[in-house]
Amino acid sequence: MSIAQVALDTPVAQTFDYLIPPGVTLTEQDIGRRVEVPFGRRRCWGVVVGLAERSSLPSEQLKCILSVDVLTPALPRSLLELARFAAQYYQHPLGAVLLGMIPPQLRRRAAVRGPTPAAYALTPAGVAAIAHLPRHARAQRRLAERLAAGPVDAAQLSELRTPLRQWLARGWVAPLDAAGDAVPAAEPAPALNAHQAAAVREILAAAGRFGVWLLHGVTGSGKTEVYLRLIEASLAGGRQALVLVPEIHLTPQLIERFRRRLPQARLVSLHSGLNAGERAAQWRDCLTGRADVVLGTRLAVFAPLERPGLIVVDEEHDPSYKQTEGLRYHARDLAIWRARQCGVPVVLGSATPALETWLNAHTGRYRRLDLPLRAGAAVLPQIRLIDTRTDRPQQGLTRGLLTALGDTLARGEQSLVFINRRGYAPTLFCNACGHVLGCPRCSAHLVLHRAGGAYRLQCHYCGLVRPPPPSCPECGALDLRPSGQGTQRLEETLAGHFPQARILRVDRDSMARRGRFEAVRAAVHAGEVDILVGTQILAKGHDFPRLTLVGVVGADAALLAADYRAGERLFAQLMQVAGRAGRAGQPGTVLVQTAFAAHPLYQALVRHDYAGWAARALRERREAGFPPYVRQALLRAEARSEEAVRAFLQAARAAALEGAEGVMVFDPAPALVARVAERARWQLLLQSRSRRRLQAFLPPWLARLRALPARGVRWALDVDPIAL
DNA sequence: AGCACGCCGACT
DNA sequence: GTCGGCGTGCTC
Repeated sequence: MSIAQVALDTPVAQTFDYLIPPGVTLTEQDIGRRVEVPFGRRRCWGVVVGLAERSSLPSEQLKCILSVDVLTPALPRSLLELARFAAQYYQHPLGAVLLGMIPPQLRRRAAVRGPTPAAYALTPAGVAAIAHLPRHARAQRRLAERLAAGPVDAAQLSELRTPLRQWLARGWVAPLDAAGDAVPAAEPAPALNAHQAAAVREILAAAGRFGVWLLHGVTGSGKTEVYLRLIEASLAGGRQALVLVPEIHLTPQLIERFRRRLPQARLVSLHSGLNAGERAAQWRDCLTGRADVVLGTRLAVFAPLERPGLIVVDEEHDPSYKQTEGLRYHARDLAIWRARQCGVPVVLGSATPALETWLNAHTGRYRRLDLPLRAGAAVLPQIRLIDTRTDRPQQGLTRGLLTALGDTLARGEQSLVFINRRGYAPTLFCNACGHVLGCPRCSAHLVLHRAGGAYRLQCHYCGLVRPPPPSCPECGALDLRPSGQGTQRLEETLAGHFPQARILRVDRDSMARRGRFEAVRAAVHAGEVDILVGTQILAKGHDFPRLTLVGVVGADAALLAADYRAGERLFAQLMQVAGRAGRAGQPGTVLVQTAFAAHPLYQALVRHDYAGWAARALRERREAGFPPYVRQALLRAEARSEEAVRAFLQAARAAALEGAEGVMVFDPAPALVARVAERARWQLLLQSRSRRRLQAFLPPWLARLRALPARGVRWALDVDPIAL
């Protein structure tokens, strides 16, 4: 073989042929290896995806490979196949897909670093030193506390955001030999209830072969314990396990739990919160086979594993599994594809499965396993609705919710007030003329934020920040007022009602600094917080044992949203946040403020009736001809001028109408936010009852789109969009 | 994506 | 007369 086909990180959907220089031998084993090549005027790192005797180009037009990265093992063949599938399914260039799977640090240069130590432990000097840490050195004290409990593995350290490097330099901490004898004894596995045992039994009975199981269980029903048993079995068989979670903040506590239960396993976490070095190191540990269990967010679905034995997608319904730019993949769907290709079981866990998943479970494509009970003594929280038409909210809070908060406070228990709006107030408006302050660059309202004592207006789409004007820009009146509630304003109002309470706000703004979330978790666990106010960051998977009351404010907004998936998201979110209430033997209460108490969504919620709600939602989807009964692709386009985008999409539509058999082509429509940062955004929806038909239609259509005059239009195709 | 080439406005 | 704006086109 004298020609190597190399995938490069370009938007061009082809591979490039290179000559293999004399003295270099590449065999089938080297497919998947990284090579450096000359490309135009620059040098790039790419991946060998094939070898050939000859090229379709004359050899004088071919250049030579410059170097081969022999330090990094070749990417597993199965990963190359996954890349090929994703490239074809999502209509994205193979090179971009493949290089996108590699950590940024390794995308542009040769490998240099060796493997990271498996774990670190305190040295005798360290043991002496941690006794005298100053009170204010909080990060160091956290690290000390962790290390005092036993060795800490590399994955956890990166989660803890610790001053490890300094400690290594001071000789307080040393790498523990991989064979380390200081490995702690495994925490005993709790007994399974009958449903958990049945679930484990059924999946294990498949003997490691492909199958999709939907593990349908409410919060606290013990899904994680089922995962752990399956992971143990996979490890015992010498295979690796891949576990996907929807959110970065969930990885530390899960890693910790896995470490306690599987102390002999090498755990690796992969997510975008890691710095470049950490991420490259963890990725290398996957590739070299050092990792036994990989836990991560959606990007971990591309972890380079040679011998996977199990894939778990926790909270499989979560929208964060869908990537919304670049390669717009859905990690759950790719996880299923990967499991099929590797011939291993995949377990989808959720209390509120995606309707796609629920339908597949009904038609028998997936097997459903129910965990109807809460594990241990915990019972389901009681969900009640507070009718805001009779109990009128003051500053967003009803009497009913305030009373419950006061009672909970008096009992010394914790509460959570959930509102999915960050900032102080969603809008600032003129009380004289009704004008609402909008972003000058976007078709969106400016959101009022509070920074220290001062107010700022902020655009959540383009990032614009400006001080609030002294008077109305429309009529000049000096009567601008905040309207509606955000986390900051709610925090302020609650502080007014409960001056003695310790209130903590948790949203994207307050969690900006790395490691903040771990501190919040610790504070809540230590009982240093009485009332949490927060957005959906707080809704997911966290176990707060002293929390017995959850209040939900402003949920109705989602009910009125234009997006047909808004209901599905709201139901999942409310069930999830409800799951925060009352886990450890204490019954929990959930109070939802709403003006639509009779709405079927809320009625189903009160009964904890996911199945009933899902059946109804699926019926509506079928009648309306929406997913999961049809497949969609959305062409998103944006440009400086609206005319240019519309003209482009009209041309795209015209091109689509020819040969669009079985594919419905809608009219171009403005995006939900029609202008962002001075750019007009429009979209064109395509739909088909058959995934195969849509897939066959897309490549030739895209080829024609690429030939269209661009005229400053940026566009991208979103296959299986989850938000229109 | 980069990085070229390529034609039209305000500057030492 | 040049510096530089970003439109179009190519990269084995």
